[in-house]
Amino acid sequence: MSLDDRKKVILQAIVDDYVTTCEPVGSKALIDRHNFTLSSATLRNEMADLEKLGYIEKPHTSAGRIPSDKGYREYVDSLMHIDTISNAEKKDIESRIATGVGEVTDLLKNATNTLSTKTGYVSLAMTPVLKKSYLTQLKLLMIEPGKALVVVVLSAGVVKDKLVRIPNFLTDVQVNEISRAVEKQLSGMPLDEITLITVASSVKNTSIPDSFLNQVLYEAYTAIKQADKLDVYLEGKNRILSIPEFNDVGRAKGLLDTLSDDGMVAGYVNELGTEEISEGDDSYMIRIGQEIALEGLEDCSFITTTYKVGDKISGNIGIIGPKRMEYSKVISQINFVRKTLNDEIKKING
Amino acid sequence: MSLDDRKKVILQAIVDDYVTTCEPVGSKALIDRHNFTLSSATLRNEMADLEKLGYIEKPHTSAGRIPSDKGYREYVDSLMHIDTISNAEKKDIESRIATGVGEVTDLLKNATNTLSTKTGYVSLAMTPVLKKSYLTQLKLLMIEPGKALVVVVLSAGVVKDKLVRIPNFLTDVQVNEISRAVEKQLSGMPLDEITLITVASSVKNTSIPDSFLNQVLYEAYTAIKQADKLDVYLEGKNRILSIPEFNDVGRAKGLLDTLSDDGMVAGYVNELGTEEISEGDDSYMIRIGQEIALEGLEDCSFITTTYKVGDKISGNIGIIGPKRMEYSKVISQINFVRKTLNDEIKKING
DNA sequence: TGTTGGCACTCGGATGTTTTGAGTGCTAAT
DNA sequence: ATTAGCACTCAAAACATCCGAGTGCCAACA
Repeated sequence: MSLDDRKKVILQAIVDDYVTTCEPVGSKALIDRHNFTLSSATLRNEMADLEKLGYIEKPHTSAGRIPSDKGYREYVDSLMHIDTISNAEKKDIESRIATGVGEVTDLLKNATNTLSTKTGYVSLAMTPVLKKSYLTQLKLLMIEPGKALVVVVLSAGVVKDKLVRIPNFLTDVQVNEISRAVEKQLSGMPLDEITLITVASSVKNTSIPDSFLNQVLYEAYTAIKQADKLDVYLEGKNRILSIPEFNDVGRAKGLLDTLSDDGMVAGYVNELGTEEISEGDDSYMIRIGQEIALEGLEDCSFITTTYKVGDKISGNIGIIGPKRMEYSKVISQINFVRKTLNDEIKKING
Repeated sequence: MSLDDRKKVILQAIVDDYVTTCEPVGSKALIDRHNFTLSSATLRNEMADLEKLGYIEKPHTSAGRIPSDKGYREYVDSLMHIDTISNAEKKDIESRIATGVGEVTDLLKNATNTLSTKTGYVSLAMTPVLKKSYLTQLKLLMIEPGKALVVVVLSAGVVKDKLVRIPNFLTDVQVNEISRAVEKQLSGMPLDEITLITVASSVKNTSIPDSFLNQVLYEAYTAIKQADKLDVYLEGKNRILSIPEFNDVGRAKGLLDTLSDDGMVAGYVNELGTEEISEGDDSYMIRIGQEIALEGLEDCSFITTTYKVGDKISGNIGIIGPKRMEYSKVISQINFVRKTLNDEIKKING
C-alpha cells in the first residue's frame, strides 16, 4: 500500500485544514470544506490507511486526525505549491530591508525584523561564516593613555572593534607603529591561519620593550578572534506567546529558554548550514518537529535558507514557527527576503 | 484612626507572609505563623481596619487579605529592614561583575546579568546619560574606497562607532585631513551643543569639493548623535514566565511586549531618573504597581538605583519584578551591585 | 473599652457526575 | 470499491456537590 493520488489529495486537505483551524480534522468536516466526490465513510477508510502508513495520527480515539511529522514532511516535499507574493508585499519587504542601512549587519537586522513581522513567527539570521574569509585591515587606534580601540576589517565587509587596555605609557606614535607593522604582516591572511604566534611574530625591531609589546599584541589577537565569532539575531520571540500551541506557560518557557541560548541556536543552525542546499533561486531547508535536535522545539518547524556575501561566504536566515504553519506562504516570504537581502548586500559591497 | 504600632506589625506580617506564600493570608494562618499575643478575632478586627484604611484588600469575600499598593508602599517605606548580604554572595557578585571587562558597557552587561540571576527577576541598566558629557575624540578611519568608520569617544569613556558611506574617490589622506579638522574643532564640546552647523563649519579651506565634504560631515554628525542615544540592557525576560503572577500567557505577553520596546522602557526610566534619589550609599527608588506608568506593569514593582561615571554623569540600574517581592533581599542585592559597579567603573576610568 | 470565643455565612476551588457531540470502526447492502 | 447506517468512544462542557479557610458580627468578659 503506498500513497496513491487520492490519498495525497486527502493528506494535503488534512494538512491545509489543520493548519488553518488548529483543530484535529475529522471525516465530516473534511467533506464539508472541500468538495470531494466521496462519502465520509470512504474518507474514513482512506484516513485509516493514512494513519497506518504514519502520515497522520489521532490525539485520542474519538478525535479527528492531525498530521504527523512524516505527514508534514510529505506535504512540504511534494504536496504544497508555493505561494506567489504580491507586488505590494514585495515593495514592503524591500523597503523594510533597505531602510537605514550602513553595513551588512544592519541588513541582517532589518531582514530578521521583516521576516518576523511578516510571518508572525520568530526569525533568526546569523552573521556570515567568517572562517572562510580573511583579514583585510587591522588598526590600533589610541583613545587615551592606557586605552586603544582595535578595529578589525574582514573580507566580507564586516567591521568589528574592541576597546582594549594597553600599557599606560605607550604613545600615540608607538601604537601607530605597532598597528602598521601588524597590519602589514597579517592583512590578506585567512582568519583561521591567524594564531597568537603569527601575530606576535609580526612586529620586530621596535623601540618598545617586548613584554609590553606582547600585551598589546595579545589584545589584538583576541580582538581578531572575537571578530570571528558568529552572531545570531533573533527577532520576535514574544510572538511565541501568541501561538496556540504555546498557550501553556511551561511549554513557552521551554522554547524561550532554548532560544535565549544564542550559542546553542547558532551551533545548531551552523551545523545544518553545512548540509547541502540546492543552488536554485528558491532553495530552502525545512526541519520539522522531531527532526530538530533542540530541546523544546519538538512542536516547531525550522525553515532556513542562505544568503550570500560575495562568492564564497554565506550565512543563514530563517524562521522558527509551529509545525502547524502555512508553509507555502512562509516559504515564499523567506525566499523573497533572501533575494532582497542578497541584492542589497551586493549594493553595499559593490 | 491611623497606623498604631500593632497595626504596623500586623501589616508587616501580612506582607511577609504573602510574599513567601503567594496566597491571600487569613487571620488564622497569620496567628499560626507568628506568635502574636492576640486572638484571631482581634486580628480580624485589626485587619478590617487595615482594609478600611486601604493598606490591604480582599480578592473576594471569603478569602484572606493581600497587600494593596498602599500597603506595599508603607512596607517598603517604614516597615521592612533591609537584609545584609553574606560575604560569600558579595564575592560572587564582585567576581561576576569584574569578569571579562573591557569597557563600561561590559560592566553594565555583567551587572544586569548578575542582578537578574541573583534576584530571579528581570534586570535592566541604562548607559550613562551622555547629554551631560562632551566629545573627547572623533576619528574617521578609511576602511576601503567608499567606506569609513567614524569613531566617537565621549568623556564618560564611552566609545561608539558607525560604519558610513563616503564618496568613492576620497583618499586616505583626504579622510585623515577631514578627521583632524573636525576633531580639532569639536573635541571638548558638550554633546548637546554639537549641531549639524557646528560640524559643517569645522572644516574649511580643503581641496575637497564642498558637496562631497558635506556628505562626509553629515555622516560624522549622525554618528555623534547616535552615540548620544541611550542604550538599555534588559536581562532575564524569560524569568517572567516562572513568576506565578504571570502564569497566564496573556499577562506575560502584555508585560513582555512592553519590555521589548526598549525605547519605551528607556524613556520611562530616564524620566524617573530625573527625580531625586538621596545621596546615601544605600539609596534606591521604588515604584509599585499602579505607580508605574507603563502598560502591563500594573502587578510589578520597579526598583532602581543610580551608578556613577565620574562626578556628574550617572545612569540607572535596577530590576523589574512582581509587586509580591522580597524587597529587603532584592534591595540589598541591588545596592551591593551598585556599589561594585561604581568601584569597577572607577578602576576602568582610573 | 478592648479582647475574645463562638457562630452563621460566604464563596472559590476541588471533586464528582452527566450530557453532548464530533469522531471512529465495522458491517451489510449497493 | 463505495456507502449508508449504527454502535461505540471519549474529551470537553455543563452541572452539581462538597469542603474549608476565611469573614463579619455579637455577646460575654476583663
